[in-house]
Amino acid sequence: MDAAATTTPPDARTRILDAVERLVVQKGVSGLTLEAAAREAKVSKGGLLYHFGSKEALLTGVMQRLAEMVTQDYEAGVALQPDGPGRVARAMLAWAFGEADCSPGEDKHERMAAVCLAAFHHDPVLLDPLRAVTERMKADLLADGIPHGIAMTIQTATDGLFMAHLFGMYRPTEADILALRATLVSLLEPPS
Amino acid sequence: MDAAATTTPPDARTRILDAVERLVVQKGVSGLTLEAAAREAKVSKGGLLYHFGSKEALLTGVMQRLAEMVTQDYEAGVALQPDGPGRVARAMLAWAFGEADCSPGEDKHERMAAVCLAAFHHDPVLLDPLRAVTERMKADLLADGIPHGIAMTIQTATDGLFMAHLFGMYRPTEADILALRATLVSLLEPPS
DNA sequence: TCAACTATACCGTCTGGACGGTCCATTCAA
DNA sequence: TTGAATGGACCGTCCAGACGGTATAGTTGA
Repeated sequence: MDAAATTTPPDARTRILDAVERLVVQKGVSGLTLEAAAREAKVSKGGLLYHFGSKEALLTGVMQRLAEMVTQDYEAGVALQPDGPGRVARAMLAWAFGEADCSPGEDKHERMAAVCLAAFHHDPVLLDPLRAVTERMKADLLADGIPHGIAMTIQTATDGLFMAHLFGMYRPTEADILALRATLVSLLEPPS
Repeated sequence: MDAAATTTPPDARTRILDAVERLVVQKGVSGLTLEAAAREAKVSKGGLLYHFGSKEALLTGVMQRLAEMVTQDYEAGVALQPDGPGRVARAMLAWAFGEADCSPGEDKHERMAAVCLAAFHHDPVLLDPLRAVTERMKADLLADGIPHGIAMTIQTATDGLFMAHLFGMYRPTEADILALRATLVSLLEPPS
């Protein structure tokens, strides 16, 4: 099955979805056209439209897969943390700062960002699957046994870090990130 | 001169820029076409192109004006805060949470978000003027006499709050916002 | 002072190209 | 042989930008 997993090319659906992500990362939102996606996926335009009947269906597919991936990452991340108050918060920090054990790697963040922008541009409703995941994470965080304000700080700070990366508004240095992380972690620890 | 300022309609350039913002807020990024902008500004398409030779020039104009506005708001906000460590941080919090004295009002945030998305979609480079402002603000914040990690927390948390609003990923409740604000403020105050 | 000329501001039509989506022909595996 | 999977030509729409025209104000020169 190793052979099946590595040597056989992924099925067309997957190839197309991958192609869309690659395309959006490289060429930006406006670089995503049906023809370009088909070319990138090594499928004809007709072939692509066989699997995804419209551009919207294509983006829906991408977003759905993304939401599933995020959910899995999130659950795996939480499972890695020891039980007790702040478990969810620690998992989110580990994810946001790309810690070794559950880091998604730089490009996963990048793909997420690009795909979200593309979907949002076409129709904000397409973000709904991801919205659902995010809202669940927020609810978990608020029920995490830590003060409300600290939960919100962790949530918004990690979001902000993501946004900085998304738009490249300012480039946090390594030192910036370490300092931020230390502060956020300390918010979870002090026995006061 | 009061009459001149209020009764005479704003010049065409300003009218066009305003129209673009309104359009993007109402119809989304893809609703911004030259024709639509001209219609909204009550100018012919030719007239619009007289003032802004291309769509890119139009977006550049919008972003430049936005960057100037943000700069002014920022400087005014800092001026309102008493001197001493954390001055810039307090100003940023006041701005982000829309405090009475220097609040930009809900729609200014909305216009900013929409315009940024539109510009980013056309060409990420168009965000450069705003990027410059943001980087200056970050530099000021880091030189604000507060711990590095706390400065970064304030920066990213306010950014994250803005992003939540931008994409509507989760809708922070009034209580969420108050708790967040209290926590961020307390980070600036503790005599340790 | 007035006609000729120029500059500025603006208008509306046209076109070339890109893109989403349809349609039908073709291949191939079961 | 049948239907899933794929190919690719084609069409209608939409939009950015080019272009040529118009009107008004200012300038110049005789």
